Amino acid sequence: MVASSFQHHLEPMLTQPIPCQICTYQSHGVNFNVMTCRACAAFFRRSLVCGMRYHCKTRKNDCRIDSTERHFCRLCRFQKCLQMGMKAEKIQQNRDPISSTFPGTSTEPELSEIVDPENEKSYIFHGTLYGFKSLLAEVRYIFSISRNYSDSPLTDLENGFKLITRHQKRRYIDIEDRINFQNLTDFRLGHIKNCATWLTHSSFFQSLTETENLLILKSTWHVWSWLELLSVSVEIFGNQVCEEKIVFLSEKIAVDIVKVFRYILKPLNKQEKRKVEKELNPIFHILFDDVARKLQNLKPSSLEINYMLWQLVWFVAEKVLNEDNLRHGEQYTNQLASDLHNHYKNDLHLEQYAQRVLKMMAIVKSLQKHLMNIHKIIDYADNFCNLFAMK
Amino acid sequence: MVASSFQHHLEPMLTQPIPCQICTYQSHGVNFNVMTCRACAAFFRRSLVCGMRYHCKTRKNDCRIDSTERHFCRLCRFQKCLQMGMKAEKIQQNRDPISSTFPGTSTEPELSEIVDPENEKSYIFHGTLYGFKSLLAEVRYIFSISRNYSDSPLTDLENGFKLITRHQKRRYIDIEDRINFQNLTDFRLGHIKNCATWLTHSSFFQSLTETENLLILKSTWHVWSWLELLSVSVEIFGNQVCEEKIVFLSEKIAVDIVKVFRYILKPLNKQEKRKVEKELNPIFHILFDDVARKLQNLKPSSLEINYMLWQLVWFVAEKVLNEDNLRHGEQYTNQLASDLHNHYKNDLHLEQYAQRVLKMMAIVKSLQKHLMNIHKIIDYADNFCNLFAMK
DNA sequence: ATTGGTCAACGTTCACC
DNA sequence: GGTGAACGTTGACCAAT
Ligand SMILES: [Zn+2]
Ligand SMILES: [Zn+2]
Ligand SMILES: [Zn+2]
Ligand SMILES: [Zn+2]
Repeated sequence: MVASSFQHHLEPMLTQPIPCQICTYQSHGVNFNVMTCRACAAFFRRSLVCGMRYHCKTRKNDCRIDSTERHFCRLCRFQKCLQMGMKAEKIQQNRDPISSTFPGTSTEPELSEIVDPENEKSYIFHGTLYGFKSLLAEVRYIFSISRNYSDSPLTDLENGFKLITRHQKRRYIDIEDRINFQNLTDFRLGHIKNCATWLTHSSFFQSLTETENLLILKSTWHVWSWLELLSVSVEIFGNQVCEEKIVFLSEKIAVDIVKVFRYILKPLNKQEKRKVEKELNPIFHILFDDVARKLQNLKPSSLEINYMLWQLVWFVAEKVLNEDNLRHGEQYTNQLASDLHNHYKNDLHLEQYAQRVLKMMAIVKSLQKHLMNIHKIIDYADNFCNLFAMK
Repeated sequence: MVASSFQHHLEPMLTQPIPCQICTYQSHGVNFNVMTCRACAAFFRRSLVCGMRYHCKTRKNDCRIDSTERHFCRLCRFQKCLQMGMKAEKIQQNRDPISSTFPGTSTEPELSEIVDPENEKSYIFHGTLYGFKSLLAEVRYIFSISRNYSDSPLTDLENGFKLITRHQKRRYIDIEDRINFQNLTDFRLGHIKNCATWLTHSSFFQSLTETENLLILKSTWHVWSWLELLSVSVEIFGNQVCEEKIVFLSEKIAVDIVKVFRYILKPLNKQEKRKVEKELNPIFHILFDDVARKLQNLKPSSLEINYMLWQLVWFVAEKVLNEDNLRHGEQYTNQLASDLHNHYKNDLHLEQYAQRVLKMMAIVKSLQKHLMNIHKIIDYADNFCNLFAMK
């Protein structure tokens, strides 16, 4: 026994496996203190656990044990085990059987729990796919709400923004490292509805057809939400946004987004994880190192934020509208610029605002430039949303 | 030659006198909020991370846990962990930092591709969550279609079955090893709609309120679909269903479901993969080794399949209906049995059909028994459906 | 001082003779 | 009823935080 473990440590070049000390067959590591094969280990264990009593076949107690004659005499095989130093103390007792793991009765949900219509955690149709609520219906309802439009379209947009903006003070907010899956979905639905609500405060948007409205909402809500979330986050968390990547995901929840994604990517394998991170990193870079930093530097007013949000929407909208609507849209966009001019002149008493406008356009451009990357990620994510759908 | 004393080979007892609060062995500091040994800490962590489900060995839930009987019952060991105050929140989920790999020079899709309303693969709202189509609306439409009911309810059901059944011949069918994610979702939506369509061919079902209809559909479509798919698959593929796990997923697509899942689980890491497979295997066992084999043996007629399908529905429905509807439902179910009797007597000229009925009930029972397990899986799967929703 | 990851070394199961 | 290949579980050890 000493010799065998000695050899094991001294012979790293050894290509031939160390033989079983009992039967000379290829061994499988140390078992019960001796290098043995699995068969001899199992034999030794059974002999003791079952309290077997053996008799020598030849009555001489010296039968040869090797790989071809392993079964010839049990007594001599067991005695060789003891002689080679196998130890009964190493045998454990009374383990819980594997079969008690699954399935069983103690943790199963009751059928009544499953079919109870009042049960919120009802096991079926719990996922988004089979949720009977229709997002379309909710969005249509939002679009149908009539708004009053003043002669200052930018102020109208700001009113919409106020409807959906968060008003927390810094000290009341918890920063989460993990959020559960259902919450993530709810946040996204909230973002879409917020974007829809804000858009209805544009008189131009309301003048379009429902088809056009939906198309614009579909194409812009994602990037719109990021600018909205980042601007509010920077206002409240300041430097922490770009430095620690702390950001709001909803009215009441702020997260450390790096930790959240680390948690989300956990179940993936290494290869897949790297693939996703490769897509994710440039987006994080743009959102936090670029956009958030510029917002932190600019400290935009509420009207400026709304102006930027519209620029984001218009960048996409102008590519899908017909000529007639395009003209109206340009008029509307120009009027927003005029409102902004008045804001600088009358509210802020700024004559030299060119630099602020340039900074705003830089922010919009950063987000626009990576609109495409964001959509690619969404596309990939959708694949995963349906990953387990067959079960 | 009989083993007399068993000793545990734990770390040698040292100086500290404070025992593990779980197993009374020498503790190793505070682990997950409780003074425990390292073994109990590892056990607690594994139980949660791997999603283990235990069952009491003695079924009394009060097994003693100490250093000599630590392994005796895993349920009671785990319960004692919880009782002593060990906290799941303390388990960290990831330590590997997001690798700061260089952003890949990814090819960006054209904007026109993204906002083109005609583009089927439109990048936004492509997933199920943001699909603007409402499943509820489609199901309601199906429920609203009026049917003519004959004096043989079982024949009515069979007519519904014919509407949705596949009619391929063996030689025209491709067996796929992989299917894309969007298809999986479409299949599931198809299954729900098929089940809804079939249910409307029951005069009793049509007499219920919409709320009751939806509840029954929600609770039964999944297990209903599996019986429907399996019975059609067995009819066409015969032995291949239980032996190679070849099964239809839709009218035109048959898959090798083991290979499909192997492909689907590929991006997951080892631990997560094992966790999912552990949940999946007993379901595959029931569906293919048990149900499919019994179907292969029985070779049920079309009317018999419809009778079994209703039994599945009724098993759930009878638990959620009020007393009045319950009586009507029982009448309806009895009439189906009577139709089946006539089918045996007049169509098949069978007087001794007791054995066939017993076999049918065995199939229904197998599916019923594992209804709960299937729902548990769906619940787990839903978590994954929303996994990547933030991106 | 606690936690997670790893893997040798145990235990259990189950065709197979 | 014994055998042993295959697979599940445990916990000592070490790295990470
Ligand atoms: Zn051996
Ligand atoms: Zn002998
Ligand atoms: Zn312990
Ligand atoms: Zn117990």
